[in-house]
Amino acid sequence: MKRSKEITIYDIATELNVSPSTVSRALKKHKSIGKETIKKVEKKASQLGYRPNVVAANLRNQKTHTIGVIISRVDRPFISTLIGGIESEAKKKGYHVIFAQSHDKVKLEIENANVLFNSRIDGLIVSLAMETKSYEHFKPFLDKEIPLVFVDRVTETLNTDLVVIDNTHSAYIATKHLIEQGCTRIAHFAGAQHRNVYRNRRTGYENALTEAGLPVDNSLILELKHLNSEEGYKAAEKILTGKNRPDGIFASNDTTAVSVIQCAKKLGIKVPEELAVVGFNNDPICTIIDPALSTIDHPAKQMGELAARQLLEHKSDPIIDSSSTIKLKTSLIQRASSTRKK
Amino acid sequence: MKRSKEITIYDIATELNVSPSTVSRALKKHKSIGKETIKKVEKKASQLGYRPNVVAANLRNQKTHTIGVIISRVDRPFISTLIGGIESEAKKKGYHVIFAQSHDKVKLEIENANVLFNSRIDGLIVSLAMETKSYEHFKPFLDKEIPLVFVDRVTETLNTDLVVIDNTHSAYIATKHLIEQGCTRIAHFAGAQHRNVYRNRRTGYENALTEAGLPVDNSLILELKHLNSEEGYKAAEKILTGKNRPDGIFASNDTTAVSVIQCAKKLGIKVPEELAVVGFNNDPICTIIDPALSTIDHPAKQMGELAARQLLEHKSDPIIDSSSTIKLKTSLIQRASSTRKK
DNA sequence: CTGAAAGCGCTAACAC
DNA sequence: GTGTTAGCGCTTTCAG
Repeated sequence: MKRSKEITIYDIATELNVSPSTVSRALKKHKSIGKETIKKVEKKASQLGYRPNVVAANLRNQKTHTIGVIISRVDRPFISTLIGGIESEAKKKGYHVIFAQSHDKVKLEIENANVLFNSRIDGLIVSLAMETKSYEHFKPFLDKEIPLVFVDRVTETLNTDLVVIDNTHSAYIATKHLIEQGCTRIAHFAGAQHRNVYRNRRTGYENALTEAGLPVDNSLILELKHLNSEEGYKAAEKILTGKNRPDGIFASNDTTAVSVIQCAKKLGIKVPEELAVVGFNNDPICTIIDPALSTIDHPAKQMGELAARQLLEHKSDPIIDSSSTIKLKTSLIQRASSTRKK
Repeated sequence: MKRSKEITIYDIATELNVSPSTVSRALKKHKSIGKETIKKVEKKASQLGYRPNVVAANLRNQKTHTIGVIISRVDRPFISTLIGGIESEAKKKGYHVIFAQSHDKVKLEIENANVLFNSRIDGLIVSLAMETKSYEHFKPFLDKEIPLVFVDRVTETLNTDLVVIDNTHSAYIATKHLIEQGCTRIAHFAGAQHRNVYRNRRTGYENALTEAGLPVDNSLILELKHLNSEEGYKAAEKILTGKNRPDGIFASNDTTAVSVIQCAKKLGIKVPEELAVVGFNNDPICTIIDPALSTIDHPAKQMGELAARQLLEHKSDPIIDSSSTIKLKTSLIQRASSTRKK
């Protein structure tokens, strides 16, 4: 059964007494090739067990039909859903997806960018590492005009396509909702402020307070480096056991919002009656925690699909030179954790 | 800034008045090249902005340094962790990872296998789609002796490397634990029985019952097609409202186990006092649900790393002709959902 | 220690 | 409608 030698178009050509180019064209159903010939070639090809050598074609065409994706880590609900969307869309268009994890480290992100650059991917989608503050490692892509799209955790300093949500507005509606539920002292778990997503969420939170005539109290704003559950729990403990406890919390992600609920339970603080909580992302855990967590619906899958589409269409349409930003709508999903009134 | 033309080793060679072969060797730090020359070449290369053309090297070397991964869908905790492990290990060894989702459909799995086969990946890791019952689409890999490793949802009919856990034993200890907690009527949520993982879990469950002198009651065994939360909730409702309600449930995954707890809460059945519950996987939701869900710790990341290692080492060591099975240990994680005694 | 030259397999411009 | 031919950029054998 084993075939030690790979069949090439030359083998087919020889057997059929035609030229390699004819075979090549026939295999692509080129219009200038007779139907007869096409049939003949196809038959012979499958008979000999031919498989096209994509690598050779890639070399010749200067195209790999592969896109790269650099993300923090794949085992997070938002990211895995995002990347799932990218894959679906890319496959539709005949592209492969290589992914690489930065584990939120700049060093790894740079390494990944370089490796992917050298592997001649046709485009790159990036959601930045938490740490990243400088963006030189993406310059080579711009210089060589390789399509580059940032998603969610983006930088605006680089003149590339962006796919984002309106973080400011999302945070605004989340906070406004808490206010409408009667909260007057609303705390905020903020993320690293050099990352636009977290900076904007903080802004939206402050906007809502200001609009409602509530003071922005810096002692109610905690900046968490990683926004993981340990950090979230500690922050919750701190703010819930301190004097002048808040009656509402808007957290920058669901993970820490869940920690808040768990901590409140432990401390005997009633959610939502004494403490209303809203998270961000709509991770699966939102409907598992009791009370269910109100949150902002983050359209991860759609963002992935759009990023891929943007990347591949921008690519084939060099007329669009200017960088475009796609900003997706989000909505508040109100659940028990913040529902005091009907 | 833009470079319209790519620099090749020929450009470097010309500038330096040496031959392309010397440049090629120097770039690889071949021992037969003088240190002087190597330095000169490296300097010129970076000065000209040279980047190696990996595609050309791939063609020449008949190797892509890329491995493919086919999984059901990436946005599941177990899968995303698995795939994260694969990527980490692959990167260490200088390999890229292309992933493709089957969405649990055979048709897509076949398509993915064919596409990846043609793209000349150096190896393939597969966790089978729920549906898959025939395995011809993997034959081409075997014929061409392209390393093939199955993980978790595997087939034993194909003489390839396998990375699995001991599902029978895991289910056995889970069920035994329920018995030790005093359960005498233990139900089981089984998965599709043509998938080895679910078949073995059922066997382990039955073994534990039999060993303890308890009857295997088929009315307590429900086979769920997809093991998603909707199915889980329905099954829970059915079995908890029927006559002769069970006092324990061992579910084949955490998703449905959580549904059981949620349903029990709604029905006013106390967990664990009236109904002890054990799941499988140790998904993040286990510690979010209240009471926390006892489960089997599934070493997803490690499985991914091992699968990648197995794939890449087997590859470079053709002496190992026989297919090997790596079976990982699991352990029971006991939490509140099944803790009646101390 | 270095160079010449062939070839990995495919494509497409240019002939006929 | 089909054939000839020249590469895509790299590696490596063989020769020196």
